[in-house]
Order: sequence, then structure tokens, then C-alpha cells
Amino acid sequence: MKDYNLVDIILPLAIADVYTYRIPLANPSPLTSAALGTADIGKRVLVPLGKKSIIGIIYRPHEGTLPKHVKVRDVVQIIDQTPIVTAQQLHLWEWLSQYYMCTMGEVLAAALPSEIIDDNYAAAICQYISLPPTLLDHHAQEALLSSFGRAKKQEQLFRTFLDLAQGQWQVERRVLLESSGVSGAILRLLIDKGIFLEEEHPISRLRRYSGAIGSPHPLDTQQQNAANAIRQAWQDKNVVLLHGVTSSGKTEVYIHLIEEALQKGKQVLYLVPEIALTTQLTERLQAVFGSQLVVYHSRFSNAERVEIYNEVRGERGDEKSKVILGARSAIFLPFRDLGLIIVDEEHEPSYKQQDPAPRYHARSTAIMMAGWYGAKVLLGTATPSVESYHNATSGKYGLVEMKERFQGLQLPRITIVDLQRQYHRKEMYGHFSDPLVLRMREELSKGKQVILFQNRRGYAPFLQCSDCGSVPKCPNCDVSLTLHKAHHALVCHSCGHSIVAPQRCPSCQGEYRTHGFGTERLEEEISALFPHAHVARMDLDSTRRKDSHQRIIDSFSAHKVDILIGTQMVTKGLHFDDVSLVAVLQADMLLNKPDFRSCEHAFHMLEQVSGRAGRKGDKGEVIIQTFDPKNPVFDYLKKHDYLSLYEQQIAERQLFHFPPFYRLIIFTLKHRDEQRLNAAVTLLRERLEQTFGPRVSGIITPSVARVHNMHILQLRLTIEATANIHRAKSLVREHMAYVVQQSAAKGTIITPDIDPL
DNA sequence: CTAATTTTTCGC
DNA sequence: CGAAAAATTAGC
Repeated sequence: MKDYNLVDIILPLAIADVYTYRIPLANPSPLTSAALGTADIGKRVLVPLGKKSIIGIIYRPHEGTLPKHVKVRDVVQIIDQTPIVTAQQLHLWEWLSQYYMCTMGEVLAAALPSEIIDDNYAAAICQYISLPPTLLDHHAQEALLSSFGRAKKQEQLFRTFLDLAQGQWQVERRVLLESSGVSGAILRLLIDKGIFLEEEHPISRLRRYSGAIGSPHPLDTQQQNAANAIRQAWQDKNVVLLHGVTSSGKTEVYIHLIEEALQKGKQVLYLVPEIALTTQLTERLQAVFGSQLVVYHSRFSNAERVEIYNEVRGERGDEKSKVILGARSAIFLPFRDLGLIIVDEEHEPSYKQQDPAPRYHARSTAIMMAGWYGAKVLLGTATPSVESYHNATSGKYGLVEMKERFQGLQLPRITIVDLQRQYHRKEMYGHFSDPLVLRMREELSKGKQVILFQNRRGYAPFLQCSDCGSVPKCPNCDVSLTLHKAHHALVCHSCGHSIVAPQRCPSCQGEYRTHGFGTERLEEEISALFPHAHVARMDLDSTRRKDSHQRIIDSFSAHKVDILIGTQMVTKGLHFDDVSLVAVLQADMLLNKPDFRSCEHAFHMLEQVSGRAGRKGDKGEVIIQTFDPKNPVFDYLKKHDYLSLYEQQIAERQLFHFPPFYRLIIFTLKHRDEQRLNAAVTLLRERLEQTFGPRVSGIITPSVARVHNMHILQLRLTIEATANIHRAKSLVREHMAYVVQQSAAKGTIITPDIDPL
């Protein structure tokens, strides 16, 4: 007769499998019976691991036999009264670890705020002092005051309480002691006498909106039609793609659909690519949903994340936390009644987590979740990803279009400037072409604002000695160092390594010349060209400090700044009424990436930037400077013709075996030692080729072939979309396991990236 | 992830 | 040659 149960525990570590532990049943000692509740799935447990103890999650009862060499140990403690991870969450974790080829532990570590896993989980407590019911009456209080007699301190304490209580009959303990100046011992005495009651309340660290709540704006005809079409499409499809041009008023459509989900008692998950960049959206949602809205992203403090986690999990009927606005990691929250998931700006690459595993795509994951929860998904964007548009036109998703800008706003006029011609004719001021300078002058003199976009930070991407031609490189990575003039530094944008910028070439004493330009350089040129304009720069360097990002936006919004220079950051959903001109200083970097998505990405980004131009009244203008004016992307952009771009892209994707017709897996192999790396990549290629034949690429040298002193090589596996992907992945797993076992390849780190961007 | 164990490197 | 540093592996 066995006196224990075996359970599989997920540990928050990168270990390949779940570990099995025993839950003792018979003859519990007083200690263990107190520590061991029922071992339900989803509860946290404290288990021994090596010499230490660690918290994990009960995953399932263990089935089958264990390998001989493992000696099963006992669970130390079952931590929770009720499970903190729902069955649906565990299902999600399972799917993620299978699909994206990572361990359950890696998913767990990403899914739960670390404070839930670290033992220090208790909510912060605030102690309040209140009165027993018998003393709530005024006469009873007077009678008590006169009975204090010689006990002056006690009387003083009680009077202070009455002053501070102000009808609430509740004062924070700390406040009462400080303002009465009485010692804690006196307070304890009165509590023991039954004159005061002591209560503990958890303090909330959530900054919950408490301002006025308004109703949603009424929808115009186009918005009304869109909302109806979406409802209609949801009748027989789970996912609808809402393709609406910039400022067609998609947000109000979302708001109406969210309201409907809330009325059915459902929760709503509203995903955005970067929560820090969406103050305007947050404010709008708060104005409608008030305290029902919570904002969640991974940069919140752990305490806040734990609190949101618990509230989302809260019991049915709880009026709070019904709408969760979050970045991609919000998919991990313990929803009870998820009815709607909105994926705003669905084309944004930041929905895919890149570096630490799990390398998941929040859009794909949201669509899977919707199936399990019986929820609906709305993908919204002005520039759909080729994948989503393909799914929509092929009938897998519903498709709803909004083609007019809200209140009859016009789409901006787009002008392409040929840089080669401009340089040839010497019609350039630094990096500004004549036509651009001219248009900036005109707009600034009219009191309008200008946004300049350059997707590169720093002063110059590299220096070169004019005598010997040497270029300062990062000692740890295969990249040149970027000059940051303000800090007199050369910085590696790959690993962050930074050195003092040398005045002259250390080997030949030659002078350095700068090559290329970043936002910092533009800022310098602008102040020479427009000495009277107020200029601000928004990039990673100027927004390091907390709130500095918001401060730049606020001052630009308040028109304290005339010209805003920035990287990608300025392209994201901000609305400024006075911006009449947006310029892209050099589009070529976007176009010339060796990547099958570069054309699509360039279109997304340039279309998003253009969306910043022209709000009220006039038609806005966008000037794009490029050395490649004949690139077809510009024709699509000029006409705001997404459809033609899509048709051209999808044809190319089919022709060259790319998604959505084929699935990709990219293997990145890293090793400090180049020889071992070469051995490993050759081995892996051989093995893969045995089962996948010509679907395996040649060895790929990435554009940065060494980072942090690790050499990097890649392989790409191209699998037909119709193939059995589970079978393929299990073969891939075998090959990877085999290669890292071989002594010639020892120490190679192989990371598979499923559906790479 | 941490701790223990094995391998490599390095200084005298 | 032995100590110190780095790499590797086990943990249920």
C-alpha cells in the first residue's frame, strides 16, 4: 500500500523536463499536516532541489515510471489554499513550450511575476485603528472621554482619533500615533481594553483611475458600419482583421465592442505593442472605463504586477479589472471570462518576443487563446502584416475595412527626393536637401511643427581614419562603434561597450572622419540651419530617464518645440494637431536590409510616420529622402496603396518559399570558440538534411557575426505550411540534442526561433 | 537558476 | 606544478 502520491512540478528554470516529487499521505506529523493541504493542480509548492529549496507549480499527477537514476524527494510545503494558476493558463503554457520549442520552466518564468515565485509574496499591509460598534454613538464617546480621569495620554489619544476619524471612524495607525504624539504602548492598552479595534488592510500599489467617467463617443457612419461588419463576421469566425487607414477612428470602434463584451460579463484583453508609448490611448480608455481598466506591462514593479495578477484572477462578478490594457506579456494573466482580445497595430514586430525564451508571438498566441476561452479576436491596423491580410482574404479571418479618415481628414501628400541627384547638383545643406529645407522654412514660418525621422541614434555610425583607413570596432562584437558626441564616447550598439572617443587614430595619429549620421548629428545641423527653432530629440539616449519620454511628448504637444527629431519612437500612434510636415532623412536603411520582410517593414514604418502629418484642416506633407527613388515601395506609399504592396509581396513570398506558404525555423548557434561553432553548425546541417533534405539552408553568417565575444552562425529550415509541424519539431529536437552531445561541438548553444520575423 | 565537479589556463 | 578561473553538468 503506497503512502504517497507522485506529482510533476514545473520549476522556473531552463531544465528540459518537469520534475517529479512525492506528496506523503500516511501518518502525517503535526508539522507536515499543517504544511500540506490538498495537492491541486496550479498550486505553488516548495520542493527541495539539490541543496536548496525552490518554488514550483503543481502541473499534473505523475504517470508512468521514472528513470532508474532519479530518487524522488518529498514536497516540503503546499503554499496555496487555492490554485494560483488556472487550467487554461497551464494549457497555454503547454502549447507555448511545444510550439515555440522551449521548456515549461522558461514559460513559467515569463508568465508569473517573479514575486509570486520568490517566497516574498505577502501583500503589503497597512494597519488601521477603528471603533467597536458600541462607541460609534456620540453620547457613548462623550461618556468615555469623561471617564478617562487622570489617564491624560489615553484621553489625548482618543480625542486625536475623533479629530482625524471625521465620520469614517477609521484612522491609519501610523498617522494616529504621529499626530497624537502618544506612545504605541498606550494605544495597545486601549486596544486591549476594547476601546479601539485594530484592522489590517492590504495597501494597493495600483494607480487606479479615479477621474470622471464619460460615455463612448457616438460612432459616425463609417465606424457604425465597421462595428456592424465586425459583429457579423464574428458570427462564424473567431478572428476579424480591421484594416482602417490612420485616424479612421478605430479606437472608438474598439471601445464600443469592449462595452458590449463587458455587458456580457466578459473580460477584455487589449494588446498594444509598447505600452509606454500609448498615453493618449490610456487616457481615452480611462475616460470611458474608469476603474474597470488596468494597465499591465513587464516594466511595472513586481508588487504592482502581483496585485494586477490577483485582481484579474478575482472571482466572477467583481466589477474591477475587466479591461486589461497591456503589452505582449499580458497574455499570461489568469483570465476567468475572456470574451474579447484586441490586438492593436497587429503588424508590429514587437509582438514577437526576441531574446529570452519563450520566443512567442503575442498575436498568434492570442488567437490560440481565443479558441480555448471561446473569445473573439479583433486585429486592428492601418497597414496589415502580409500574413494577417492573407488569412483575411483567404477567408480564414473576417475582413473589415475603414477607408476614410475621421472627419474627412485627407491623407498626406508624399514627395520623394532623389538624394543622388541632390548631392550631384550640390543642393544639400548637410543631410537636408534643398526642397526639404524650403518646405521646413515655409511650415515653420506658418507656425506649424515638423517631425524628422532618422532610424539611427548617436552622431555617426562609424569613424574612419583619413590616413590609414582604420575604423574603431567593438572589442567584443563584430560591429563598428557609434560616435556619441555629447558624451565624447564611442558606443557599441550591440553590447553597450563604451570608450572615450579618441581625438586621433591611435596607430597613425591620422584624423578621424565621420561616416553616416544619426539623430544627434541632425540635431546639430538643425540648430545651424534654423537657429531660432526650438528643437527636441527623442531616441533611446534622450529617453533613458523615467518620464523623459512623456516630457518630450508633452512639450511638443504644447508647441514648446517646433522640430522633433527622432528614431522609430516618433512613428508610434501619437497625434499632434499642428504637425504639417514629416520628413524621412534617409529611407535607404529601411529598404536595404537583407531580409524578406524589409519591403513590408519599410512600408509599415513609412506609412506610420506619414500618419503623423496633417491633422486638422490642411493636407499634411511627407518628404522622403532616398538614394533609391525607383524602389516600388514609394509608388505604393504615394498612392497609399496597401493592396498593391500586398499583392506584390504575397507573390514574392510564394515564389521564394516564405510565410504564409512555408513555415520557417531559424537556428542560431553560438560558441566562444569559432572551430567548435563551425563543427556544430556543420553537424546540425548534416543531421537536418538527412530528414529535411533541400529544406535546410546553407550556413548563414548573420550581419553581426560576433556579439559579447560569442561567434554566431545560423541555419534556416523551410517547411511547407501543409506539413505536419509536430513531427518536424520532434525531429528537430532530436537533431539538436544529438549535436550538443558530440564532443567536437561541445558547449554550443543552439536556439531555435519558430516563425522568425 | 545554483552548487558541485571537471577542464583549462596561467603564474612562478 | 598547483592554484585559480572557466566551463560543464546535475538537480526529481
